[in-house]
Amino acid sequence: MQPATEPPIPKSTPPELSPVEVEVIDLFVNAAKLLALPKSVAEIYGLLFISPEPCSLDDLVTKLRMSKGSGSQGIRLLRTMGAIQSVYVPGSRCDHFAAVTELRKLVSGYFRGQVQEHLDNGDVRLQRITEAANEDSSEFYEQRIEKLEQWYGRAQTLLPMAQKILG
Amino acid sequence: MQPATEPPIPKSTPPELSPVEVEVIDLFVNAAKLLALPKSVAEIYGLLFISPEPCSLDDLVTKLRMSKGSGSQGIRLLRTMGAIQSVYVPGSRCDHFAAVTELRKLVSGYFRGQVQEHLDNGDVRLQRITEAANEDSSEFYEQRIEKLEQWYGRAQTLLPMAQKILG
DNA sequence: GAAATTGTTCATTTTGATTTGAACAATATA
DNA sequence: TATATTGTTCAAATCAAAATGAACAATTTC
Repeated sequence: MQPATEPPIPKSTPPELSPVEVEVIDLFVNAAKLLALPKSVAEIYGLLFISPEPCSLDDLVTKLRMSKGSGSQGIRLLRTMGAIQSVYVPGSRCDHFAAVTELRKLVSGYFRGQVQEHLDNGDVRLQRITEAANEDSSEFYEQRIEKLEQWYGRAQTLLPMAQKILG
Repeated sequence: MQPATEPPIPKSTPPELSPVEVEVIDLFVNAAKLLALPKSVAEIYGLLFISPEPCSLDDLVTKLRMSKGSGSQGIRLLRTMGAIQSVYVPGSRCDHFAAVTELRKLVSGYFRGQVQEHLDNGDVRLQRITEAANEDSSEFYEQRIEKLEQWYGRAQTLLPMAQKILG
């Protein structure tokens, strides 16, 4: 039984996510797996996507029952990827955020944040592989290196094309 | 000092990876991060990619210093994705494998294995979201749902295109 | 049939990424 | 100036995905 000394403290309305919010967030959380992004980031974006009004950091972490630290870091990532933007809310001291929903912006932001770096290293890597193969050269190695260069070229072709289609 | 009872057991040549092998495997391990695939899978594919001769499970796990379990599972995944294929080696009892290097096959295999499922669920998800939104309808929700449908359509357009370009 | 080889499965362990939460800085309010 | 609010940082805890390794089944060789 409850000790009498422990009073029931409802504090304030426990902020439940609505069914729509849950479904939409779930959609983004699943997509995040494919994109190799943290779940918290997907939750934040999902909630913002389906929120008619901009949300503050505090709104987000309260509704999502997430630590302030995760919220802060998630917002930072989403901002650097250009997936959310700050919105001025008159009379409020704290920052508010809204989802960016133009597919082109989302794709190019993700690309810049997560893909670009890997492609940029491509040159350097191919260089290193070529050098290592020179020590110990063979017809076969040359073919494989050519294959890698071919792939690299294809990627360079495809990605700008994707930008166009999505933009 | 060494106890005399412990004899030095060189067993057999400790199989070192050559510099080329290391560089190539490293390339694939890095790419795997982006594709959300396990490191062991990338290691196996990388080694096969740069091996002139087909390798057995035992070859792979020995060279990569990896458990037999990981090797077995990695091979299974790569096979179901169509990224490697069995090769008959006369006189050998065990299976041997070689990397498939046609970009088109690799992409469509990855796609079937890792992406398709998410897209297929798209319909169902959109349905559920729409239903949840009907409980609690608004202009804003309708706009958002339309946006999701738009994205879904774009994905359906882009992906077959990618296949073409890469094939 | 016994022993060796090959490969799979799966309960446990490990690893590395993510999340937490408390300390802190910065700013606004009173 | 003291207090409250807002947001960041980072060491430590947590957690899920991946790797291990031992047990097992299925072959094959002797």
